[in-house]
Amino acid sequence: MSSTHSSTKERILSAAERLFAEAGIGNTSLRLITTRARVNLAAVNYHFGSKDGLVEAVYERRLGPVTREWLANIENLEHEYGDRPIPVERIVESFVRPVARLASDENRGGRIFTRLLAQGYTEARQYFDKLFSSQYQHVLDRYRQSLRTALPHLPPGTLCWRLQFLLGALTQGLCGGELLRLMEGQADPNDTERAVDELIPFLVAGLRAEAPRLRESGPSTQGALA
Amino acid sequence: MSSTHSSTKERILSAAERLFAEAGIGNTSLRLITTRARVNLAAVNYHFGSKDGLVEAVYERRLGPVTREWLANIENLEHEYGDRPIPVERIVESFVRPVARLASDENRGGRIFTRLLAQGYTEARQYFDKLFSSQYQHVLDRYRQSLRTALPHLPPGTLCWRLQFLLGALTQGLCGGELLRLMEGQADPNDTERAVDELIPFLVAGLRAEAPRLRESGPSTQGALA
DNA sequence: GTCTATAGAGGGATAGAC
DNA sequence: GTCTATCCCTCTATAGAC
Repeated sequence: MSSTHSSTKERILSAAERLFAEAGIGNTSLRLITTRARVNLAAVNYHFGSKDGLVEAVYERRLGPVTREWLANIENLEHEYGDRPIPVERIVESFVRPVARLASDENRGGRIFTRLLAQGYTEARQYFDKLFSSQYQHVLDRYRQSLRTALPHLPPGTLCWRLQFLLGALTQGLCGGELLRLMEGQADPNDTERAVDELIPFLVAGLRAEAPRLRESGPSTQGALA
Repeated sequence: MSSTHSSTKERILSAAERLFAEAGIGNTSLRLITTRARVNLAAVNYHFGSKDGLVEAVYERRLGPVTREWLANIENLEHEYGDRPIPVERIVESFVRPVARLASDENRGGRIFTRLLAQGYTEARQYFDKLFSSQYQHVLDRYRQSLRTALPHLPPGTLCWRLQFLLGALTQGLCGGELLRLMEGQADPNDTERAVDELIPFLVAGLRAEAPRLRESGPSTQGALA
């Protein structure tokens, strides 16, 4: 199934990745993983220590390279533009690309892993929290700084929200989720190139939109009263 | 219907909803649910038949009303505008509002349920597939038709992709996920009103963006060949 | 490094008293 | 409708032979 040679470790990782994405981590047993990977049940504990260790390794294998790509991309752009603001399109593209490459390359997890990513970090929160505070946060701050410079009129809070929206659209868009299956013929969820071509103008326009005039959020304005 | 008093059934639903969102469905046992709900273990099987039945009921309780609101909103707009195109802002707002109300109202699940929603349908796929083909798809088609009329220059395929992005940004934006916690002080994940105020211009601008010029996707360009 | 066998904990579901 | 007690299953993890 997977790429070329496949060591026991790699086979376990690939089988686990697919099963986690299909049924969730909690619903996937080590027995099923090792059966699919055609390795012995005890191999998981030998190579990864525990199921948690396996989960961590599944994420690490894919996200490590992406984070490094992000960092290299933003550094290249900073170097290329010096003190001038980097165009929003280039910032966005340099962020979207690495994730898209992941989604379009079976050897990097393909849409299987993207789906695992999009399904959120609930089941793997412990690992994500560790990952975030170590590398991810740092990279994201670089991107945020570049966007602040590119969009100086935008209030910082608004930019934060838009980054959140961007991430949602990106992950959901690249995992070819729920929606696209319903519109058969209109859009092909497997067409990652198309997804990127569609994503970038959508995100750039959203980032460039005029900031909202915010209403006063007094104590009584909320709709929370039943 | 249900607000303060809590029947056994409601208490189970609320406890399950929270635990599912926090740890995933597969990682949450009936024993833990019933302990938290302060009801007897056997009550789940009595009221819902099985754990699967409970999962289904957890989603149904929240999504049913939202779907009905969506339908009412789009019908009101269609009636108000007759044959004239409905402004994109109004379409988007009428779609975002019901989900936002859900997120801001503890009695409707609040951000707990939104998070469960955003974490995807992997673990509850069977239920989602049933729900989608019954009600959801119909409502979404109405919205898509309205957007086609409002944005006649947009290729249908592009609109489909943008709807997918919209859903991603919406669900991730309203569950106050991963990202916002990292930027303390800059944005408050709990501020649902703010989220809506930020979401709408972002989404409207994205939908209104110029359609991308697509590159040729010849047979050899994709990496997805199996 | 790979296997078998099993320990030990915890899961969903149900029978039957109240 | 609620409770206790329990059946039977699957799970993770490990010990120990090869």
